[in-house]
Amino acid sequence: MTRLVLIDGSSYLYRAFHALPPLSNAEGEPTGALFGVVNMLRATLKERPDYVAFVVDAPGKTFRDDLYPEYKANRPPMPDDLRAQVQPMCDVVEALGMPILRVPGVEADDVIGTLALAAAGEGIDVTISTGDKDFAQLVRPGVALVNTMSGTRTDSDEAVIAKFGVRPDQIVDLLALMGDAIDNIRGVDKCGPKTAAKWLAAYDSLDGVIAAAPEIKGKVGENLRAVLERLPLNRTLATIRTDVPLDVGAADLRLREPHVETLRALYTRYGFVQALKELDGGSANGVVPARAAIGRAGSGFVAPAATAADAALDPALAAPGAYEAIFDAAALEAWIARLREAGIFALDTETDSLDPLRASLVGVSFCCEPGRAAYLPLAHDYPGVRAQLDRDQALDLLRPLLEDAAVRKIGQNGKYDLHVLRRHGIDVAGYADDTLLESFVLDSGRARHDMDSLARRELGFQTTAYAEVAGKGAKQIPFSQVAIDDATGYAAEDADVTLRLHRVLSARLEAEPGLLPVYRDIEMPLVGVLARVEANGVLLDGAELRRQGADLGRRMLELQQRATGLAGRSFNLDSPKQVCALLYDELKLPMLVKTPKGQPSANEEALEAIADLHELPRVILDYRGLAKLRGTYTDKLPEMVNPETGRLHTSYQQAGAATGRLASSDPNLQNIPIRTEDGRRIRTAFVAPPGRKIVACDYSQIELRIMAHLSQDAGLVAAFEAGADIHRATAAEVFGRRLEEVTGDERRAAKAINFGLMYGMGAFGLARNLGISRGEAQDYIALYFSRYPGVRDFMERTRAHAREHGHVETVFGRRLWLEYISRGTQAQRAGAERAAINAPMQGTAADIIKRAMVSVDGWLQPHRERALMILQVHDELVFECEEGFVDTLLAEVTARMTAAAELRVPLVVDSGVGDNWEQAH
DNA sequence: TCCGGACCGTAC
DNA sequence: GACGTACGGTCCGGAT
Repeated sequence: MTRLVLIDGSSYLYRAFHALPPLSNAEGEPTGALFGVVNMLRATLKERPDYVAFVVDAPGKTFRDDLYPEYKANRPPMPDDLRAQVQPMCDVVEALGMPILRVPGVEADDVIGTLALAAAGEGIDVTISTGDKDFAQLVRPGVALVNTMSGTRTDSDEAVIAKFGVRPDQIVDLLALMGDAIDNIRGVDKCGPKTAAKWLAAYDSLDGVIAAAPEIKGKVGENLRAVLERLPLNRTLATIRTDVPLDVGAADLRLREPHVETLRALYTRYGFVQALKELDGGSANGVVPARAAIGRAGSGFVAPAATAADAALDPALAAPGAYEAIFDAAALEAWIARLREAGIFALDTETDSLDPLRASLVGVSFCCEPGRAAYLPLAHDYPGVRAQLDRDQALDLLRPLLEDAAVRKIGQNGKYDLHVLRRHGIDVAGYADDTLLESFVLDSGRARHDMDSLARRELGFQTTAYAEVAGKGAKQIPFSQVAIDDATGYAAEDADVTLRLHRVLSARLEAEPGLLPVYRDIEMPLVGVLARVEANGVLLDGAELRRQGADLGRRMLELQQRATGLAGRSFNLDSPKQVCALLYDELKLPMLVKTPKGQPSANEEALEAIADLHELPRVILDYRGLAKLRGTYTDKLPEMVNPETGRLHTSYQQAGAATGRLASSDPNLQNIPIRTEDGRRIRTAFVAPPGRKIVACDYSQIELRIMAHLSQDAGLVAAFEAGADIHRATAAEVFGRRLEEVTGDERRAAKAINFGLMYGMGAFGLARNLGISRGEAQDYIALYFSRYPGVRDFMERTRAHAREHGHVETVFGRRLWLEYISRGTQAQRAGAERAAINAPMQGTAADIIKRAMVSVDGWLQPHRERALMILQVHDELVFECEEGFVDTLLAEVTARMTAAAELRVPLVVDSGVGDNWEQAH
């Protein structure tokens, strides 16, 4: 059958631009979007269409602008980095032999719509290649959609219904209801795809919905009635025209021979290595190379490919292969030999729990060659399951390989797998690369780093979702009950994708001499350290917390009764909404603070502001404080003690915060209270066992010291070199006092300025913080900058650097990308500037303590019977230590923390020792 | 019943 | 709109 492919060029260009990292070639020309589009085109050509058109918008007004002057009025201008890629893109398209269609006065959508229907009418099989959901309205027999970026195909009413919940002919109605922010078309507020589809299911069409509008209930119903009149216009705007006059037809769009030399020149210039290889293999418009297997597993071996498009998008694609399940020792030994021979392989474990400290090993997968991977099932258990290798015996066979540091292992969040394997008796050595951390170091601040996102972004793969094999929600089954065939497809794919991702990401990292040390010298060595800290855990005095919880509960009850009395009725103190209704509507107290969304606020600041006018706000505040402690800490922490170890184990997210800080969760042990007496008491439940002590070491004012280092401000540097109380010194400087004359309030103000500056705070924020007027706050800030001009210059330099490069860096070269530094709303840009100011300081502090952790852990390993590192809280390390070893530990840790960086000012470490964490402060 | 957004509050 | 980085609790409305 004759085939026509219509490519929605603009849609791909934009999507590729935003989906891909801002790659550039050797000359620094931006190539990211181009790379995405070229891959997409190559994939399209492998389908060998007879006719093809690359359709783009022409400049000038269209009928939609006439109908609706505000059409697309909100669209920002094309970013320069994207604009620069338009001409190269057209060059490549031309050279590939594809006709480019650009019709003045007609949008690309309408050109595509018209051509599609005309061709389908002639019996031509039409495929529209686009990332734009609007085209679903054109799906019918003979007209299909593909999205080459995501690898999806929509080719029937059923497919459209599955995706959007409505038939193709209802898509325009759906779009009319939803509106389209990008095109500046306002729909029904609060009506998204789900609500729109629900209404269309009930009333069939937009006209039906309009007719039924009076009876539709709720807020959304009101919103619907508010925009009723414009909905027909929305529908017209959303309708893709299929009848515009064109002087071309399918017959004019025959795919020409590619101009290989031009392509070679273009690919070389832009550094498209895989495309070049393909060119020399002669398959640009030619034969599809055998498809490597990434897809669902069949019966132990892999099922055929999903689509050729996926393959073409995979720059790491190599020979065809298969996914194999291992059932006997001979097969396992053959794989072990292969992995050892390769010297480097990707590894992934499958378990029955997301918590690696509770998970039981269900299987292991390996891959040392793209497209060829194995899954070793060890504990699958369901009726009729095939006999598997004994888990302990299999692990014994694997141990020499996994514990051999000379064989390099690659993982995606390998800390998880290290835990699981350690708990099954294997102490992995040679854990060399982690794709999560590669991505984190390369693209912190602008990309997600989970494997699914990485695979889609870097390889053009849609990975098998966990839910696809194990189900989700109530229907989820443990991985051990997943059929081995399905498990093989999923698990082996994970290893395969990890290997492919590593090849792509490590190449990018190698090309970044500034980033490589962050990855190689800080993040990778830290993986094992964090695994050990997590595994160590901390001993919790559960009885103490339960006592505190009971006490809090009694006090909460009293406060609740007082609140009921004061309010004259009962209400839920935990509900901000009810609190607002009570205070503002019933008691008519003044509403002085609003939430970010403009609603009345019941937060601490708001209640504090009206606490002098009525007794109730204070009671609510007191209740809140206690409820927070009980709900978040005293009652929750004891529940999370691991029954196996009897201790509390947090999980550190190494790619958790964009600045490079760690994040802690399950439970979060980085936000245990300290500021109030009731809160601080919780720390008394973090205890050392008999004969041991808790030792806490923290960096003194590390971020301010880094600010002194980065700004080189003479006054600030001198203050730290003199070992001064920095807030007092600042107060003396700013208020013109001698050190000993500084009052408490002056010091407090100086402290607020010091911290505020590091967060990019302005006069407004400082005023609010100190309860002074905005003018006074502005005066303080001006005074500060006049005394510390180096700080002002540093901040201006940082902003300028961020705007120019799109990122900022730490002392150690860690990079944080700031997506909104030069685009988006004014507020977004301002937010990005504040983040730009803060990130070098917060990030450098994170680098320093990470380096210290690696160093301390290295020293600690031989002494692990006597002392353990058990917590990290951004600028603090906490240890559990035999009493007789405390002095040694303090000396060694302090020395290593102090030596973790050479700054223009000294690093100072404070420490404390006690029976519990509270005492150790 | 589950999920996610809004709001609130804890840490550094 | 106004102070950076996190996690997690409860409430509540809407989807399942």
